[in-house]
Amino acid sequence: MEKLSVRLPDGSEMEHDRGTTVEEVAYDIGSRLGKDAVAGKVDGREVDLNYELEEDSDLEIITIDSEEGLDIYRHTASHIMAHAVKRIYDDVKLAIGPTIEEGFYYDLDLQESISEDELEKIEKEMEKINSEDLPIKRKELPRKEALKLMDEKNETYKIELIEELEDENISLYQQGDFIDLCQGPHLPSTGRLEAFKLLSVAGAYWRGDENNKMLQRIYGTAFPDQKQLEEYLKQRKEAQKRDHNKLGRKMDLFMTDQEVGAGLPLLTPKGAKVVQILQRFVEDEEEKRGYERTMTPLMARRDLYETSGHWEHYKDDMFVIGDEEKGEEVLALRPMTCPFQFKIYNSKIHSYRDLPVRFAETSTLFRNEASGEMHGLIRVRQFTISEGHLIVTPEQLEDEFRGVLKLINYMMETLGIKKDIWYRFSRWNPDKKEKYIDAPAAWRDSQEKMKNILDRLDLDYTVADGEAAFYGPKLDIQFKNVHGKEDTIITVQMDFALPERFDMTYVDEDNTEKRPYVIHRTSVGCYERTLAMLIEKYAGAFPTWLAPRQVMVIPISEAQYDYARKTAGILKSEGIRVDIDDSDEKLGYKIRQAQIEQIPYMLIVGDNEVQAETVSVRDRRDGDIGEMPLEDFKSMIKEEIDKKVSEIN
RNA sequence: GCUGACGUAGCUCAAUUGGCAGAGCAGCUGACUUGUAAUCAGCAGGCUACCGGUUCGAGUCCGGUCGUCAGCUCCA
Repeated sequence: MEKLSVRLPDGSEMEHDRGTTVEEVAYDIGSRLGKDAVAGKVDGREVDLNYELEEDSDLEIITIDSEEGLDIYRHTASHIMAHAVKRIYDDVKLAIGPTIEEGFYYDLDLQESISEDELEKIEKEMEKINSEDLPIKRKELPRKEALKLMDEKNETYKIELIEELEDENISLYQQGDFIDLCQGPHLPSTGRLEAFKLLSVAGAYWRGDENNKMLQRIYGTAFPDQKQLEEYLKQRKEAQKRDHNKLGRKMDLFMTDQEVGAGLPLLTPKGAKVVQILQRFVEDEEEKRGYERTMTPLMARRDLYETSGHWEHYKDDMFVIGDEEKGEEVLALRPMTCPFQFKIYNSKIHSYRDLPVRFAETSTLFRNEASGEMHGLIRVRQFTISEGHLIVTPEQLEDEFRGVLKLINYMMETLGIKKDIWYRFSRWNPDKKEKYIDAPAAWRDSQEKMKNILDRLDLDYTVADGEAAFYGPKLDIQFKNVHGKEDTIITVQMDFALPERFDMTYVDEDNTEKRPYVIHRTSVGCYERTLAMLIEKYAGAFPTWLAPRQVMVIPISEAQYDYARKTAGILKSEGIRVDIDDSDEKLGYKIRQAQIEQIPYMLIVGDNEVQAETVSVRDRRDGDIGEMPLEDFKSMIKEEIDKKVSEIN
């Protein structure tokens, strides 16, 4: 038998017979590795475990505990799911079935609509396919034959996909009578899947385009073993308990009302308090950093939006008032603050010495979101944002951009969310002409400028094409809600277009008029969304400085009411948000109420405390932390509030 | 806007094939005066989201509207 040499990632070399499979090599290295192997990488190319080595090569074994390995494993799960659906329903056409961060999905086109109750049935069929342990085989067919095969199977979506591939040979994977277009690699047989679960069904447009047919998407996940799957499901359930949309209502932070309308949350006193604290903090901080405050109208004539380009690129998202056909004046509620602050800038002639001009406004905006898009406090039709615009000379652009980022980072650190966010560089999509101002050269130039700044800042960021504002590229700060859905919380935008449209100028040293740059930015983004994020981050247990109620004084009986009032009065005079629970209940009950409300501190006062002029302090997390003089408690909580301590103990 | 699920007391949820709308918590009243996560008793609470239809009879079946949830599209 002819031999060949296999070089492993650690540099060592092994000798094997020609035709040895990747899996055999893995077992030869170690039985544990053989068991954990899901695929291999031969000379950097991913291959199946049953791939036969034909020549000397570099080999890496991909194991289930790597991200790559889990991905391959889940991809096989998605094939098994599609196979099961094909067995159960008639006329199923396959679209795409990729893996995602926490599992996989498959988009399918079928007449019948699959309801969530039917997932169990599909799971059962998957189990059957699993126990049949069908071998999964890779096949390569010439384009023509692959197209012919898919045509015979009436897989119109696959045909579309193959037609876009440039490869001579098309790779397919087959298990039993199920065959799918796929790059692979895959597990060697359907029996290798250990633990999986289908999670939900939803509609999804073919190729993500709303003009295309809506397909049925089934979401599922798979894990190397049952224990890990159960752990994941448990975590998922736990995370959903933090859902701001449930918790925020339960904790009486906000409400909605059918008669008021969708996407129009009402902040109740406690929620409004948190937002007020945030706003004051942001406004004070902006002032310290050289921002000037404006207050501008919530609506304007159509003409203003025609100048800004909103009328052309953003009209569908605006609330327009007044019917032109009836000869009425046409106004629109503002979706952004920029045009208004630009008007203020333009009301004067500016010297280069005036720049940078930094305008800030706690600004309420209106956007006519489509009906299915509203979500709790995260996606609403009216929101208030820590808006700001910096008008700068080209030379100042980078420094000011850095200054904005510094402010933003300070905000995120203070809110304790620095570790929960990531940066996204959002660029335009040249193909979507209607979405963006048509100025390709300016787009490329400003994106280049932004990229250079980001790279010089050594910022770790992802890139998203088609996520820019209509007037310029953005640096978005993203977070994930409890459902794993990504949203923008803060944004910094570079604008080359609106200074032009508004003919904004400054007079430079050489006495010529020049065009400034504009940076649009938010400090914490919109307060509603920020509140939602904080609810989920802290599971309702806000840091003391943000807590709508910071202290609850709990007298044990009526005998201590006077002392309780005195205690509360002293704290209140220090600006601490304190209440007394003088309900006719037992101590345990009152503590429970305060615990549920996540009030940071409970001060229990009985006869002992009255005698000693002390309070017994109960921390919402650590429980009873002992008796202390009121003065001591006062300075302790004041320090915590002043330092805006946000860490979870 | 699209796909699917859903809407019963303030909240969480029951109500058999269409046959008298019910419980716990919260609320109110009273008793209890309490030492670190739920004291007991009584009372009250409803045009079953809204509008229309089928039926002797609709919370339940059908149609529409509004709203909610998950996803898609869109987005701060």
